[in-house]
Amino acid sequence: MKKKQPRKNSIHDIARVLRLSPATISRVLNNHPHVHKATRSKVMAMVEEVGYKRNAMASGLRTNKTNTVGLIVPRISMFVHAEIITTIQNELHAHGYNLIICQSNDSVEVEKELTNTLYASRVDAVIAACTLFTTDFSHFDTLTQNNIPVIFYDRVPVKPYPACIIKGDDFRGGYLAAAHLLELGCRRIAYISGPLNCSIYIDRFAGFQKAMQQYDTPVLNNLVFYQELSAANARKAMNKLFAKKPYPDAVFAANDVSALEVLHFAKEINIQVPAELKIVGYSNDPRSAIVTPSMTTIEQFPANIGKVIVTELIKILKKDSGNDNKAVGDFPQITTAVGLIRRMST
Amino acid sequence: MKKKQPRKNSIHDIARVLRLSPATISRVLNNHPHVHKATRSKVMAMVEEVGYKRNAMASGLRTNKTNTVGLIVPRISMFVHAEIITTIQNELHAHGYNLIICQSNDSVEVEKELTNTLYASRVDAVIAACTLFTTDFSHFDTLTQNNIPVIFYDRVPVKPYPACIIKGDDFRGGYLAAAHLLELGCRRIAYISGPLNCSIYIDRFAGFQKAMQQYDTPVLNNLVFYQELSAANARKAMNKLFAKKPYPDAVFAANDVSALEVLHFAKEINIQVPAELKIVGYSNDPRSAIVTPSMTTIEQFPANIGKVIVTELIKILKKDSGNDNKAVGDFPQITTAVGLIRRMST
DNA sequence: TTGTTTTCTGAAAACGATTCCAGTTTTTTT
DNA sequence: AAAAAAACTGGAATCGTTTTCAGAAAACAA
Repeated sequence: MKKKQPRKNSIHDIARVLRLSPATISRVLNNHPHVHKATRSKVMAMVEEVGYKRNAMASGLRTNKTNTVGLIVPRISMFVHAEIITTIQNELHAHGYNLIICQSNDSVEVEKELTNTLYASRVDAVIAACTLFTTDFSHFDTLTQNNIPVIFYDRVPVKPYPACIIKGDDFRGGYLAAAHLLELGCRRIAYISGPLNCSIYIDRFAGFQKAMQQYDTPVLNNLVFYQELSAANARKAMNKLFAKKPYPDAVFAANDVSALEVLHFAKEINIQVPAELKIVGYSNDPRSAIVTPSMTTIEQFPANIGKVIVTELIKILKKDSGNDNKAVGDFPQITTAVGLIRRMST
Repeated sequence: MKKKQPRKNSIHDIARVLRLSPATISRVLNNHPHVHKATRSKVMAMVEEVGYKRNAMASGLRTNKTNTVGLIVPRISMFVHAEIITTIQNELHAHGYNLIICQSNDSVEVEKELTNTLYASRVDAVIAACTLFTTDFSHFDTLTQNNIPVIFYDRVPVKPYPACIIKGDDFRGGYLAAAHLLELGCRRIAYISGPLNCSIYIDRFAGFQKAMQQYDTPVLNNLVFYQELSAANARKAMNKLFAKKPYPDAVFAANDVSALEVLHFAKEINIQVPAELKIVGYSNDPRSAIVTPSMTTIEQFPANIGKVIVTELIKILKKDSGNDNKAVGDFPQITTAVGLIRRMST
C-alpha cells in the first residue's frame, strides 16, 4: 500500500544511485554508441526498476522536437473524419509519432486558439481540416513562419497558402453524382450545396455544372440551395421544392445528412423513391447504407486520404528543411480519388 | 514574402529589446501584481508586435503544470464517445484546460503506450474509457502513483482502483430494456451481450436477469450470447436463433450495431418487426432512429456524462491534494442516469 | 616500455519560463 | 526632513534532458 516511488525520478536520481553522470544515463536512454555494455545494462536495469519515464517537456525543450503531430478537425463525430483520423493515427504511430486530436467544433475562434495551443506545445507538424467558415487562414501563419509544417485536407485554403494541400476530388464527385442522375433520365435535378466560400462546395458545384452542361441541361436557380448542410436546412429546401409543381425528379445533396433528410421528407409526403424522386448524397455515411431505400452516395475513401496525408507528412518531416526558402508553389497539392456507390435511391 | 520573425522569440529576446529583465516579462505575462502600469503596457505591446507565444514546454517544466488533460478512448467514431468527448472538451475549455484526445483502437497494447505518452508529457489529469479487453489496470499506476489523477468512465475497473469512476447505470439499462419487452408480453427474449469481463456488460446482464426474474421468466442459456459486439457476430447469433423453432419473440442487444444487424437479418428472412419479433438496442446511435422500423434503445445521455466527468475532474484539480494519503474508498464513484427510448421496433 | 588510437565517461552549458530573494525606487507617514 | 512602508525590478537558481568538449581509461601498436 504505502509503496511509493521516490519523490523525484529524473536521470539525475538514477545517476546518483549508480554513481554515474546524468550524461551517461541519457546516452543509454537514447541508444548512443560508445557506452560500455556493462554500464548500459546496469542503467537499463535501474531504469526498469524505478520505472523511470522520460519527461517529454525537458527533452522537447532541449531538442526542439516533440515527436508529436497536432490534428485540428471540425468534429470528430463526422464519419469520414473519424475514419481519416484513425488511419492517420495508426500510420503516424508506425513512424514513431504521437497524435494530438483537437476539435474546432466548426468555430473559427476555437480553431485559432487550437493553432496557438499546438504551437505553444511545439508540435512537429499540424494537420488541419478547417471549419466551414474559415476564409482567412492567417492564424496558421504562426506555425508556418516558425517552421512547423502544416498540411491541410478536406476543407482547404482557396487562395494560395504555403502548405501542403490534400483534398478529395470534389469536382469529380459532383460530376459523377450529376452524370449518374442525368444518365437515368432526370432533367429537373435539385442541388443542395454547402456555402460557396468553402473549397469543397465550390468544386462539387463546378462538377455538377459540368455534367449538366454536357447533357445540355440548364441549372435552374430555384433548384439550387447554398446553405449550411443541416437536416433542418435540407427540410426547408424540400418545403420550397415541393411547394408547387413541377416537382424535381432528383435531388443531389452535398452531404449525407441532408440527403437523409430529403429521403425522410419524401417518405412523409408519399413521394416514391426512386420512382418519382431519385436521391444522391455525399460521403458514404454509414447511415446511408441502412436506410430504406438505401442511398446512392459518393465514396471518398477516407482510409486512403489518411494514408496519403501521412505519407506526405513523413516526407516533409524527413527532409526537415522546414518551410524555409520555399515559395508557395513548392508545396505539393494532391487530389485523392472518389467514386459513386449506387444504391436503391436511384 | 521574406518577412521573417526573428529566429528566436523568447522572453529573453523581448527583455533585451525593452531593456528589462526576463523576470518582468514573465510577470506581465502571468498577470502578477506589482508591475508598473507603464511597463506592463510597454511589454504587452511588444509581445503583440513580435507575436510572442509562450513555450509550453519550458513553462510546464518549471511549474510542473500543463493545463492539459489527456483522454483515452477506444474509438472516437462511436457516437456516444464522440458526444461525451465534445462535451468534455467544451467544459474543460471553459475552465482553461486543453484536451488531448487519444484512441486506443480497442488495443490494450496501444492503451498502455498512451498512458506512458500522456505521463511523459505530464498532463494534469487523465480521463479514460478502457478497451473491452482491459482487465489489468496496472498500466495506470504510473499515473496514480505520480499524483496524476485518473478518471475512468464507461468501461471501468471491476476491482477497486484508486481513481474516480463514472459510469452509466448499466444495471438499470439492462433492466429497463428487459422489463419493457416483458411488459409487452414477450417471454422468449434473446440477449446478445458483450463479453462478461467488462464492467458494462456485467451490469447490463444483471439488470436483464433481474427483470426476467421479476416476471418469473427463466433466462435460457441458448438464448444468451456473450461475444464481441460486431455486426458479424450478431448475424451468427441470429443464424443460431432462427435455425429452428421455437423462434424468440424478442432480441435485446447490448449495443445498437448488433441490434441493427438483428433488424437487418429479420427483414431478410421476412420476420415482421415488431409483430413477430421485437428488438431493443443500447446507446441510441443516430442510426437507430432512421432505420425502418426505428429502433427502441437505451439512451445514455452522453452530454450529461461528459458534464459529470468534468465537474468531478475540476473538483479534484482544484483541491490539488493529488492521490496522496487516499485510500481506495476515498474516490467517488458516480452513476449517471439512463432511459428507455421507445420506437417502432417494439 | 612508451606512444598512439580508440572507448568510454563526466562537467557544464544550454533550452525558455518562473520565482525567491534582494535591492532600488517611489510613496506615505511621522 | 527623516523614517518607514510600499511598489517595482533584476539576478540567479531551478525544472530535467541533451550534447559538446575534453579528460581518463583501456586497447593497441611499435
